[in-house]
Amino acid sequence: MNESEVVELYKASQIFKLLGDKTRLTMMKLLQTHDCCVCEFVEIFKMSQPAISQHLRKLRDVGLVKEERRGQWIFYSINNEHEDYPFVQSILNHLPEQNGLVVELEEQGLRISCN
Amino acid sequence: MNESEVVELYKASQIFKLLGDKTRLTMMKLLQTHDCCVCEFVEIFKMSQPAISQHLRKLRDVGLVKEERRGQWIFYSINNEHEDYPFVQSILNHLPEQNGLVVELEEQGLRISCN
DNA sequence: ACATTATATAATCATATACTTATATACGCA
DNA sequence: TGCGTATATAAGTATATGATTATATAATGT
Repeated sequence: MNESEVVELYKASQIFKLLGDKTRLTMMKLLQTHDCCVCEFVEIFKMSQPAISQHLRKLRDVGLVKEERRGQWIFYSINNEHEDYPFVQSILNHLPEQNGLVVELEEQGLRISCN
Repeated sequence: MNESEVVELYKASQIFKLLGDKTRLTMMKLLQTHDCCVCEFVEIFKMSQPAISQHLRKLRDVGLVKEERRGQWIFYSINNEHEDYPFVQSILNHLPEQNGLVVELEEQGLRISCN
């Protein structure tokens, strides 16, 4: 156990509360390998845009993810400066890849890319 | 990453939902090192007996803990036969020891021991 | 400037959650 | 057998959560 990955118990429970929702947990796993914008998540999860925004806000409020505007889109990514980033990564590493969801998007031509 | 510790995503989110409560998370951490009975948890958490029982039931319903009657008491312990036991352990290992809570109990003479 | 697209936020609502109180069950002991 | 202790469960309640609908804000392209 790397000392930097020891997490105060209450903070851990707050993180687990966030990850205790299948949608948010899948978002985090996806963000591990792909930055995504809101409209991509809307497609992937077949959920309304406000529902997606609200999940992202919860993740952002505790600093697990960060946002960055790119043109018309706002892309979300893992915040690797979060104090418990190593802990969260070590958890996500136990979960199976969800890249199939992104591949589907690409096949539908719905993947957003901008530079 | 040990293959045996890869956990299906929905199941992981269900486990996190359970661990997303400070009381239950602390229970799990304590059980990592000490079997405990309900009345000990009542003392440790300063919560009502039904509240404690209900938290333990949730943990037991998904098989994270098991119970065993010892005389008048029912002791709870980690269920090391749970399919995701290695995953849960690896998570708990990131949390600081909570043994101080048990030591306090012992100092008050409230620790139950029976054989 | 205006229409379109992407996103956030506010208000609302149904359901889930975590507690309380009241009660039932099970064991140990006189 | 009856009493005290330990625990579980049921019912009720307040709050939290996750969705929806409606609306506001911001960027793009004409």
